[in-house]
Amino acid sequence: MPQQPDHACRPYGAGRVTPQRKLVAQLAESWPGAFTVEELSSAVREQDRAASVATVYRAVAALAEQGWLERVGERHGSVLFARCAAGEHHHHHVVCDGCGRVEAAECPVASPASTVSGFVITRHEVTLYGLCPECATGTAI
Amino acid sequence: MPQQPDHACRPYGAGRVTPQRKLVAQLAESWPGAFTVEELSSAVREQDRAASVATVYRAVAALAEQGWLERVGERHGSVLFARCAAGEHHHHHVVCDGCGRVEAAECPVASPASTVSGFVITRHEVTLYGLCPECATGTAI
DNA sequence: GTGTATGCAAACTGTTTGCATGGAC
DNA sequence: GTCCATGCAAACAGTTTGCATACAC
Repeated sequence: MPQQPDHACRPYGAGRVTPQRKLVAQLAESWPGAFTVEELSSAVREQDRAASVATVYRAVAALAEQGWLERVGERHGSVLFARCAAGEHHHHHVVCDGCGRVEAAECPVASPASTVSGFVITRHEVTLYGLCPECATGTAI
Repeated sequence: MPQQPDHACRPYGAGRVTPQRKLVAQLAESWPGAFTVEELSSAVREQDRAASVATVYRAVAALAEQGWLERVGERHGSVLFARCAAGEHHHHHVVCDGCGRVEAAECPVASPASTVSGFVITRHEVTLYGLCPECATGTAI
Protein backbone atom coordinates (compact mmCIF):
# COMPACT_ATOMS: atom_id res chain seq x y z
CA MET A 1 0.00 0.00 0.00
CA PRO A 2 1.08 3.60 -0.44
CA GLN A 3 3.01 4.92 2.48
CA GLN A 4 0.91 6.53 5.16
CA PRO A 5 0.93 10.30 5.47
CA ASP A 6 3.49 11.16 8.06
CA HIS A 7 1.13 12.37 10.76
CA ALA A 8 -0.82 9.14 10.68
CA CYS A 9 2.21 7.38 12.09
CA ARG A 10 3.19 10.25 14.32
CA PRO A 11 0.03 11.37 16.01
CA TYR A 12 2.11 13.46 18.41
CA GLY A 13 4.14 15.14 15.72
CA ALA A 14 7.56 15.86 17.10
CA GLY A 15 6.37 15.09 20.62
CA ARG A 16 7.73 12.14 22.56
CA VAL A 17 5.86 8.90 22.48
CA THR A 18 5.46 7.48 25.93
CA PRO A 19 3.53 4.36 26.92
CA GLN A 20 0.73 6.57 28.24
CA ARG A 21 0.52 8.55 25.03
CA LYS A 22 0.63 5.37 23.01
CA LEU A 23 -2.27 4.07 25.05
CA VAL A 24 -4.26 7.27 24.62
CA ALA A 25 -3.80 7.27 20.84
CA GLN A 26 -4.59 3.58 20.63
CA LEU A 27 -7.79 3.83 22.65
CA ALA A 28 -8.90 6.96 20.81
CA GLU A 29 -8.29 5.22 17.51
CA SER A 30 -10.41 2.22 18.40
CA TRP A 31 -13.09 4.15 20.26
CA PRO A 32 -16.51 3.55 18.70
CA GLY A 33 -17.48 7.17 18.28
CA ALA A 34 -16.88 10.29 20.27
CA PHE A 35 -15.64 10.38 23.82
CA THR A 36 -15.03 12.81 26.61
CA VAL A 37 -11.57 13.08 28.10
CA GLU A 38 -13.02 11.67 31.29
CA GLU A 39 -14.27 8.56 29.51
CA LEU A 40 -11.00 8.07 27.71
CA SER A 41 -9.19 8.60 30.95
CA SER A 42 -11.17 5.82 32.62
CA ALA A 43 -10.29 3.48 29.79
CA VAL A 44 -6.65 4.42 30.06
CA ARG A 45 -6.61 3.76 33.79
CA GLU A 46 -8.03 0.31 33.23
CA GLN A 47 -4.80 -0.56 31.49
CA ASP A 48 -2.48 1.68 33.43
CA ARG A 49 -3.69 2.35 36.92
CA ALA A 50 -1.02 4.98 37.51
CA ALA A 51 -1.95 7.15 34.53
CA SER A 52 -3.37 10.44 35.68
CA VAL A 53 -6.18 12.52 34.21
CA ALA A 54 -3.82 15.40 33.69
CA THR A 55 -1.68 13.25 31.44
CA VAL A 56 -4.69 12.21 29.37
CA TYR A 57 -5.80 15.83 29.08
CA ARG A 58 -2.33 16.77 27.94
CA ALA A 59 -2.13 13.89 25.48
CA VAL A 60 -5.53 14.69 24.02
CA ALA A 61 -4.59 18.35 23.70
CA ALA A 62 -1.42 17.31 21.88
CA LEU A 63 -3.37 15.04 19.54
CA ALA A 64 -5.95 17.73 18.85
CA GLU A 65 -3.15 20.16 18.14
CA GLN A 66 -1.83 17.77 15.52
CA GLY A 67 -5.29 17.54 13.96
CA TRP A 68 -5.31 13.83 14.72
CA LEU A 69 -8.23 14.25 17.10
CA GLU A 70 -11.07 16.67 16.66
CA ARG A 71 -13.46 18.46 18.95
CA VAL A 72 -16.85 17.35 17.76
CA GLY A 73 -19.13 19.02 20.27
CA GLU A 74 -20.04 18.63 23.88
CA ARG A 75 -22.03 16.27 26.06
CA HIS A 76 -23.47 17.66 29.27
CA GLY A 77 -20.69 20.10 29.87
CA SER A 78 -17.79 17.98 28.71
CA VAL A 79 -15.96 18.46 25.46
CA LEU A 80 -16.40 15.60 23.02
CA PHE A 81 -13.47 14.41 20.96
CA ALA A 82 -13.27 11.92 18.15
CA ARG A 83 -10.56 10.43 15.99
CA CYS A 84 -11.21 12.07 12.70
CA ALA A 85 -9.85 10.60 9.50
CA ALA A 86 -11.40 13.26 7.32
CA GLY A 87 -8.55 15.59 8.07
CA GLU A 88 -8.65 18.98 6.44
CA HIS A 89 -11.48 18.16 4.07
CA HIS A 90 -14.66 20.17 4.73
CA HIS A 91 -17.06 17.91 6.54
CA HIS A 92 -19.40 17.65 9.48
CA HIS A 93 -20.46 15.03 11.95
CA VAL A 94 -23.42 12.80 12.43
CA VAL A 95 -24.09 11.65 15.96
CA CYS A 96 -26.04 8.56 16.90
CA ASP A 97 -28.61 9.32 19.57
CA GLY A 98 -28.61 5.66 20.46
CA CYS A 99 -24.99 4.73 21.07
CA GLY A 100 -23.18 8.04 20.72
CA ARG A 101 -21.23 6.92 17.70
CA VAL A 102 -19.92 9.78 15.60
CA GLU A 103 -19.05 9.66 11.94
CA ALA A 104 -18.03 12.17 9.33
CA ALA A 105 -20.83 13.36 7.09
CA GLU A 106 -21.06 15.23 3.86
CA CYS A 107 -21.97 18.89 4.17
CA PRO A 108 -25.76 19.06 3.81
CA VAL A 109 -25.86 22.81 3.30
CA ALA A 110 -27.44 23.47 -0.07
CA SER A 111 -25.84 26.47 -1.62
CA PRO A 112 -23.04 27.95 0.36
CA ALA A 113 -25.30 31.00 0.54
CA SER A 114 -22.96 33.87 1.15
CA THR A 115 -25.50 36.16 2.75
CA VAL A 116 -28.15 35.44 5.36
CA SER A 117 -30.12 38.13 7.15
CA GLY A 118 -27.64 40.65 5.78
CA PHE A 119 -24.71 38.77 7.31
CA VAL A 120 -21.78 37.85 5.13
CA ILE A 121 -21.35 34.17 5.87
CA THR A 122 -17.82 32.85 6.02
CA ARG A 123 -18.24 29.46 7.65
CA HIS A 124 -20.74 27.19 9.28
CA GLU A 125 -21.01 24.32 11.68
CA VAL A 126 -23.44 21.50 11.23
CA THR A 127 -24.17 18.54 13.41
CA LEU A 128 -26.64 15.89 12.38
CA TYR A 129 -28.37 13.66 14.88
CA GLY A 130 -30.12 10.39 14.33
CA LEU A 131 -29.62 6.66 14.65
CA CYS A 132 -26.76 4.64 13.26
CA PRO A 133 -27.57 1.51 11.21
CA GLU A 134 -27.17 -0.76 14.25
CA CYS A 135 -29.38 1.31 16.53
CA ALA A 136 -31.95 1.89 13.79
CA THR A 137 -32.41 -1.74 12.85
CA GLY A 138 -31.69 -3.30 16.21
CA THR A 139 -34.45 -3.57 18.75
CA ALA A 140 -35.19 -0.33 20.49
CA ILE A 141 -33.75 -0.01 23.96
CA MET B 1 -51.23 45.51 16.05
CA PRO B 2 -52.49 42.04 16.92
CA GLN B 3 -52.19 41.24 20.57
CA GLN B 4 -48.85 39.84 21.64
CA PRO B 5 -48.62 36.14 22.37
CA ASP B 6 -49.00 35.72 26.06
CA HIS B 7 -45.46 34.63 26.79
CA ALA B 8 -44.02 37.75 25.23
CA CYS B 9 -45.41 39.73 28.13
CA ARG B 10 -44.73 37.08 30.69
CA PRO B 11 -41.18 35.93 30.15
CA TYR B 12 -41.29 33.99 33.40
CA GLY B 13 -44.59 32.29 32.68
CA ALA B 14 -46.36 31.72 35.94
CA GLY B 15 -43.20 32.58 37.87
CA ARG B 16 -43.00 35.61 40.07
CA VAL B 17 -41.60 38.82 38.70
CA THR B 18 -39.09 40.31 41.07
CA PRO B 19 -36.93 43.40 40.47
CA GLN B 20 -33.95 41.15 39.81
CA ARG B 21 -35.82 39.05 37.27
CA LYS B 22 -37.18 42.16 35.63
CA LEU B 23 -33.63 43.44 35.31
CA VAL B 24 -32.40 40.16 33.86
CA ALA B 25 -35.17 40.05 31.26
CA GLN B 26 -34.68 43.70 30.42
CA LEU B 27 -30.92 43.39 29.94
CA ALA B 28 -31.28 40.18 27.96
CA GLU B 29 -33.83 41.82 25.72
CA SER B 30 -31.62 44.78 24.92
CA TRP B 31 -28.38 42.81 24.72
CA PRO B 32 -26.78 43.25 21.32
CA GLY B 33 -26.30 39.57 20.55
CA ALA B 34 -25.52 36.52 22.59
CA PHE B 35 -24.19 36.60 26.11
CA THR B 36 -22.89 34.31 28.76
CA VAL B 37 -24.58 34.19 32.14
CA GLU B 38 -21.42 35.66 33.58
CA GLU B 39 -21.58 38.68 31.26
CA LEU B 40 -25.25 39.20 31.96
CA SER B 41 -24.57 38.83 35.63
CA SER B 42 -21.96 41.60 35.53
CA ALA B 43 -24.43 43.88 33.79
CA VAL B 44 -27.06 43.05 36.39
CA ARG B 45 -24.69 43.84 39.22
CA GLU B 46 -23.94 47.23 37.74
CA GLN B 47 -27.53 48.15 38.43
CA ASP B 48 -28.10 46.05 41.50
CA ARG B 49 -24.93 45.45 43.46
CA ALA B 50 -26.63 42.96 45.74
CA ALA B 51 -27.83 40.65 42.96
CA SER B 52 -26.03 37.33 43.11
CA VAL B 53 -24.80 35.15 40.26
CA ALA B 54 -26.97 32.31 41.48
CA THR B 55 -30.04 34.46 41.01
CA VAL B 56 -29.04 35.34 37.47
CA TYR B 57 -28.39 31.69 36.69
CA ARG B 58 -31.80 30.82 38.06
CA ALA B 59 -33.51 33.64 36.19
CA VAL B 60 -31.83 32.69 32.93
CA ALA B 61 -32.77 29.06 33.45
CA ALA B 62 -36.38 30.11 34.02
CA LEU B 63 -36.36 32.25 30.88
CA ALA B 64 -34.85 29.46 28.83
CA GLU B 65 -37.47 27.08 30.20
CA GLN B 66 -40.14 29.42 28.91
CA GLY B 67 -38.46 29.50 25.50
CA TRP B 68 -37.96 33.22 25.91
CA LEU B 69 -34.21 32.78 25.89
CA GLU B 70 -32.32 30.22 23.89
CA ARG B 71 -29.02 28.46 24.19
CA VAL B 72 -27.20 29.38 21.04
CA GLY B 73 -23.85 27.75 21.61
CA GLU B 74 -20.83 28.24 23.76
CA ARG B 75 -17.89 30.60 24.02
CA HIS B 76 -14.73 29.29 25.62
CA GLY B 77 -16.46 26.96 28.01
CA SER B 78 -19.44 29.10 28.87
CA VAL B 79 -22.93 28.58 27.56
CA LEU B 80 -24.14 31.35 25.28
CA PHE B 81 -27.72 32.56 25.51
CA ALA B 82 -29.67 34.94 23.35
CA ARG B 83 -33.11 36.46 23.33
CA CYS B 84 -34.84 34.59 20.58
CA ALA B 85 -37.97 35.93 18.96
CA ALA B 86 -38.29 33.04 16.55
CA GLY B 87 -39.98 30.89 19.14
CA GLU B 88 -40.95 27.38 18.15
CA HIS B 89 -40.39 27.83 14.44
CA HIS B 90 -37.53 25.71 13.04
CA HIS B 91 -34.55 27.99 12.63
CA HIS B 92 -30.87 28.37 13.28
CA HIS B 93 -28.52 31.14 14.23
CA VAL B 94 -26.02 33.30 12.51
CA VAL B 95 -23.26 34.70 14.65
CA CYS B 96 -21.24 37.77 13.83
CA ASP B 97 -17.53 37.13 14.24
CA GLY B 98 -17.02 40.84 14.61
CA CYS B 99 -19.38 41.94 17.35
CA GLY B 100 -20.90 38.69 18.54
CA ARG B 101 -24.38 39.65 17.43
CA VAL B 102 -26.69 36.68 16.94
CA GLU B 103 -29.73 36.55 14.71
CA ALA B 104 -32.13 33.89 13.63
CA ALA B 105 -31.46 32.43 10.20
CA GLU B 106 -33.38 30.30 7.77
CA CYS B 107 -32.41 26.65 7.72
CA PRO B 108 -29.77 26.31 4.99
CA VAL B 109 -29.91 22.53 4.86
CA ALA B 110 -30.89 21.58 1.35
CA SER B 111 -32.99 18.50 1.38
CA PRO B 112 -33.82 17.24 4.82
CA ALA B 113 -31.87 14.17 3.74
CA SER B 114 -33.14 11.40 5.94
CA THR B 115 -30.10 9.21 5.63
CA VAL B 116 -26.42 10.07 5.81
CA SER B 117 -23.66 7.48 6.08
CA GLY B 118 -26.35 4.92 6.86
CA PHE B 119 -27.63 6.97 9.78
CA VAL B 120 -31.30 7.80 10.01
CA ILE B 121 -31.25 11.53 10.56
CA THR B 122 -33.87 12.96 12.86
CA ARG B 123 -32.61 16.45 13.57
CA HIS B 124 -29.75 18.79 12.99
CA GLU B 125 -28.06 21.82 14.41
CA VAL B 126 -26.59 24.54 12.26
CA THR B 127 -24.69 27.64 13.22
CA LEU B 128 -23.55 30.12 10.62
CA TYR B 129 -20.67 32.48 11.20
CA GLY B 130 -19.77 35.63 9.39
CA LEU B 131 -20.03 39.38 9.65
CA CYS B 132 -23.15 41.40 10.29
CA PRO B 133 -23.96 44.33 7.98
CA GLU B 134 -22.33 46.83 10.33
CA CYS B 135 -19.12 44.85 10.79
CA ALA B 136 -18.97 43.97 7.09
CA THR B 137 -19.30 47.52 5.80
CA GLY B 138 -17.61 49.28 8.65
CA THR B 139 -13.85 49.55 8.70
CA ALA B 140 -12.11 46.33 9.59
CA ILE B 141 -10.92 46.17 13.15
C1' DG C 1 22.89 14.07 28.99
C1' DT C 2 19.03 17.04 27.85
C1' DG C 3 14.66 18.30 27.97
C1' DT C 4 10.01 16.82 27.66
C1' DA C 5 6.17 14.03 29.68
C1' DT C 6 4.55 12.32 33.96
C1' DG C 7 2.08 12.10 38.50
C1' DC C 8 0.37 14.38 42.20
C1' DA C 9 -2.21 17.77 44.21
C1' DA C 10 -3.74 22.21 44.38
C1' DA C 11 -5.95 25.88 41.87
C1' DC C 12 -9.32 27.58 38.86
C1' DT C 13 -13.72 28.39 36.27
C1' DG C 14 -18.41 27.88 35.37
C1' DT C 15 -22.42 26.20 37.45
C1' DT C 16 -25.55 24.21 40.91
C1' DT C 17 -27.50 23.52 45.43
C1' DG C 18 -29.02 23.96 50.54
C1' DC C 19 -30.93 26.83 53.68
C1' DA C 20 -32.80 30.65 56.18
C1' DT C 21 -35.04 34.97 55.03
C1' DG C 22 -37.65 38.46 52.43
C1' DG C 23 -41.12 39.75 49.47
C1' DA C 24 -44.53 38.92 45.30
C1' DC C 25 -48.88 37.41 44.78
C1' DG D 1 -50.66 34.23 54.71
C1' DT D 2 -48.38 31.25 51.51
C1' DC D 3 -44.85 29.95 48.88
C1' DC D 4 -41.50 31.21 45.62
C1' DA D 5 -37.24 33.84 44.67
C1' DT D 6 -33.27 35.61 46.87
C1' DG D 7 -28.47 35.87 48.76
C1' DC D 8 -24.88 33.68 50.67
C1' DA D 9 -21.61 30.27 50.76
C1' DA D 10 -20.34 25.82 50.10
C1' DA D 11 -20.24 22.04 46.87
C1' DC D 12 -19.42 20.32 42.53
C1' DA D 13 -17.49 18.86 37.83
C1' DG D 14 -14.42 19.55 34.34
C1' DT D 15 -10.08 21.28 33.29
C1' DT D 16 -5.52 23.44 33.94
C1' DT D 17 -1.18 24.30 36.18
C1' DG D 18 3.25 24.09 39.17
C1' DC D 19 6.79 21.35 40.50
C1' DA D 20 9.93 17.62 41.29
C1' DT D 21 10.99 13.30 39.14
C1' DA D 22 11.32 9.75 35.42
C1' DC D 23 12.46 8.52 31.04
C1' DA D 24 12.31 9.07 25.58
C1' DC D 25 15.34 10.67 22.52
